[in-house]
Amino acid sequence: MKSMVKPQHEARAKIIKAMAHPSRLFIIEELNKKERCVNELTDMIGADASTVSKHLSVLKNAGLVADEKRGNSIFYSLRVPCIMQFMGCVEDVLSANAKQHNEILKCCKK
Amino acid sequence: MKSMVKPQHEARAKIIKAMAHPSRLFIIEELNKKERCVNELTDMIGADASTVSKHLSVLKNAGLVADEKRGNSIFYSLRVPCIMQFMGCVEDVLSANAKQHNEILKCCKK
DNA sequence: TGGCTATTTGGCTATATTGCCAAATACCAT
DNA sequence: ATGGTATTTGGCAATATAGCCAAATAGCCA
Repeated sequence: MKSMVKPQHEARAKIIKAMAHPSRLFIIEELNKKERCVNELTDMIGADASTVSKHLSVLKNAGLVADEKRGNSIFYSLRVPCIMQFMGCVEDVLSANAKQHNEILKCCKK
Repeated sequence: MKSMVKPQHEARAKIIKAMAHPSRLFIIEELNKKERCVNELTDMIGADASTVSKHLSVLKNAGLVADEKRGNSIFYSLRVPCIMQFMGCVEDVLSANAKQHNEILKCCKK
């Protein structure tokens, strides 16, 4: 059968890939609380400002954040709050993994 | 300030990264409908069997799918259906992007 | 204007990911 | 055992990603 992996999947993967980095996840969480400028995020993340700027550009490119110039700074905000609901599901996966891991340990001790 | 990007973000990013590929998204969607063996998925995706096997191993490693040997085949199933709810949010992002793109076009025509 | 801060861009290296092929492994049926 | 199907593993080349530095850009304020 020909490939059933469609452009739709490519488009979705791009969005999800933009989220798939620890610093970018942090940024998303932070922007969910309130808008922030690059400077603030750089401080919090503890990486080079250029690195953080590039992360933000990835997120912006995916359409996940919006930016607005105000005074001397550029403020970023989360464009799609529904993303945060997903984190609960990710946590479910993590705890299910931890549970399974524990059971494997328990099993070996016997 | 020291980095506020924590192990928690790393762990989450790993899960999300596992989803961040067109073929793997397709697999997730497909397994949400019903369990499938590698063979079937390979046919549908149209890539080398080894490639599909590796994608499945990425998903399994992240704890997103489970596998069960039965007869000659290995059947994979989706372990975390809540993932699918997230796709709606991703679609929202895509349509918001499309809308914005259209408005930019409209603006330039004036 | 000149200096200062905030942000982005270009360039580079290191590392990770992807996907194919060939080979190994597992398992069923004859 | 032998052959056949299903799946995984190892190896390799191509490509993509991450993060730093240095330099460019933009805007504020004195």
